[in-house]
Amino acid sequence: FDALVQAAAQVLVRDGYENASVNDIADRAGCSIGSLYQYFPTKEALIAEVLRLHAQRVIEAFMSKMIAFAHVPVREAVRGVIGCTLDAYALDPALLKVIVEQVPRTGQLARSTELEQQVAMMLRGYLEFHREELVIANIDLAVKILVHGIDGVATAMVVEDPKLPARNELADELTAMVVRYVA
Amino acid sequence: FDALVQAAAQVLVRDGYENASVNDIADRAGCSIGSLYQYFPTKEALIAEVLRLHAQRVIEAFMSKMIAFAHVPVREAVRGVIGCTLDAYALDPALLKVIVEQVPRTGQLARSTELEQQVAMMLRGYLEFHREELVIANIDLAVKILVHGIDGVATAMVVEDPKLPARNELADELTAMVVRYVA
Amino acid sequence: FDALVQAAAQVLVRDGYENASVNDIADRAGCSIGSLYQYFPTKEALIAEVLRLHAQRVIEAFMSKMIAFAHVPVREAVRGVIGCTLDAYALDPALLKVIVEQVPRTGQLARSTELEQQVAMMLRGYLEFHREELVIANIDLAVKILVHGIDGVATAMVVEDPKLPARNELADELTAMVVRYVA
Amino acid sequence: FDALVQAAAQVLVRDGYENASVNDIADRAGCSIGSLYQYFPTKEALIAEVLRLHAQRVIEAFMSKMIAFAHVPVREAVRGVIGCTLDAYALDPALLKVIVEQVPRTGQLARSTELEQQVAMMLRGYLEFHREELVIANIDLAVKILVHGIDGVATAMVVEDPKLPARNELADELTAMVVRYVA
DNA sequence: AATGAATGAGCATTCATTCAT
DNA sequence: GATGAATGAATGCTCATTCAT
Repeated sequence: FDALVQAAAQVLVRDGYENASVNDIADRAGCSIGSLYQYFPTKEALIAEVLRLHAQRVIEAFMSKMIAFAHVPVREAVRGVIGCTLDAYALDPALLKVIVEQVPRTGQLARSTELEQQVAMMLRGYLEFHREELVIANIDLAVKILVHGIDGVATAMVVEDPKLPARNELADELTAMVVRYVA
Repeated sequence: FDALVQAAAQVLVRDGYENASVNDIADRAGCSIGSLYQYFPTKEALIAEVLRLHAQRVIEAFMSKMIAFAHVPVREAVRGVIGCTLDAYALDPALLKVIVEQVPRTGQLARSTELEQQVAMMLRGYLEFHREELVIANIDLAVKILVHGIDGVATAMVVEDPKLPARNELADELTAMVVRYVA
Repeated sequence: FDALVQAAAQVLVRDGYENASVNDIADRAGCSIGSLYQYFPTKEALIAEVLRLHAQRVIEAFMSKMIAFAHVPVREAVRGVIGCTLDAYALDPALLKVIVEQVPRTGQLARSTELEQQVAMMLRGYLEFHREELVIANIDLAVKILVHGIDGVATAMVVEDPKLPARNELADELTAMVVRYVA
Repeated sequence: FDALVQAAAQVLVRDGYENASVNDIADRAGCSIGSLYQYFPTKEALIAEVLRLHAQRVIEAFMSKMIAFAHVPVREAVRGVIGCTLDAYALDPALLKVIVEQVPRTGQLARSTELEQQVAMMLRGYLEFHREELVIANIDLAVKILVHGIDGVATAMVVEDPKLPARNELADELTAMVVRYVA
């Protein structure tokens, strides 16, 4: 039930993870606690769905703009991907903040690495394709560094200020770093 | 007192944040629950002390090797600082993992930014001092990118594999990125 | 719901205020502690309901016999009212004893003055209506003296011996005092 | 240790019975909790001593003015005794209020009936001595009524307003009631 | 005699989950 | 399918009391 997932996300943002109770979520979704348990076996499963949906949206937002950069000069491609990343992370900053700061990454809530993996695969493909023009020795390691490095920066920035004020400047600077690194 | 903080850290690692109860912690520390509450007003305060102590150790481990790199070629300095960072993050990987993955960053447990801030200050000083030789436009932004980027990579690596296998290779690669970025 | 209030009253009488635990009350009411907290937000609120119900019963017992004495010679009226008072106080002597002796009159448990106030109003009305025949100078003061005086005597008697043995003799003597005082 | 009893009384007044802890009392008395337990076996015994001392002071204040009324016209004697009673009850109104409203009358804290008994004895003696002039049928009952009635009024008045404003008027009115009753 | 850290039984309260209706 | 009252294990925390120093 989408209403439940939506309500769960709202309550999560409003009350934080520890204070978000399934009763509150059911109330806000306008259904009974019994109904909630017909759609989700446990609270964890419900929250996991919130995380999954958020991750999916981020991935979709990211992927939808991705195709364009396949055959484009490196600098432009990098700049494009980084811009996409920042925009995707800023999709629902309040929810991202709660997820990052409060939701325990255990059990079903273990951090989804789907985005990282997909991006990593794309990135590896890209780097391998342009291997000749680039100066990267260990491609796997470079991929990890880029993925986690950019994730670290983007997450910190969005959590620090959800409106992501200097978005373009940040993208430019990140682009500079990446381009100098790989090119 | 220290026994309690130590026991809290152990129970945190063993049982995770949500399953760590004050009674378990007191048991493991070999003292009564009453004694625990003579030293810490709340469970949150105790866990906060665990975090504080861990942060302090990381900072100390980091800072103790820092002085050496003040007047040294850029590449060596960067390599040194990054090596220090990785070692500091790998001081207590299991605890770092629990803290990162499970401890909610709310109230007294809000993430300590002390390390980030100190490193940021040092870094800004260093960059400003070598401004002539470097190609950084916006120093503040570069500092943020470097601090959060390296934190993101280091945290992800330690959490992924506590033994940090490719430590030297990783440091080399990170060094390459940073040096090419700033120099 | 009523079962909980009833159980609370019983446990109160059986164990005293300080030893009455909400778990015992829930047990005795034949329901779980969780259910108790669905009806009462705190232990205090539950005990307050016990007090409220007892006060209500006393007031009802008192009031139900009151109408008869409006237009009756003073002696008979006084005798009637005092008899009612003693009977009302003796409704649940064991509970009255616990309430008087053990329940702290703080917060939500602050002594209900409803009975005193209602009786005081009635009494003042009666005295003012018969002002000509009576010898009272300060009616307000007389009302206070009568209300608190009779309350003091009735409470002490019921607490001393719940069966209130010399009930009629006591009523007669109190009547004598009151009649001589006001008439 | 008088300091302890005094401190207990102060903490009782300041924090109420339920919030008064032995540690607070020891602190305020300027001694350790260990020393407190060298003078009093339990908290209950300490509070009991506070009650005993307060009762003793009330009795002393009452008795010290009592001798004068032995051979004096009834009205004057009654007026004198009632005045003494009101003054005695108003000795430490704040403490009286806490004792009446919050201290449970169980175990060692069971209400001291010493004052009541002494006054009752004196009163019975007086009434029996003047039996000829009086109109009391059942002296024992009259004594109870007078003692508990006046106690009820005096307690209520002091608790209601510790400064006992209309003290003289109240004494006059109570005197009127008693004199008309017995004479 | 004095200390106060240590004790731990016991309490009120929460909340994810169940199941009879 | 939907309901929501009922459940009860589990928790953080208090405070009178003890006893080694």
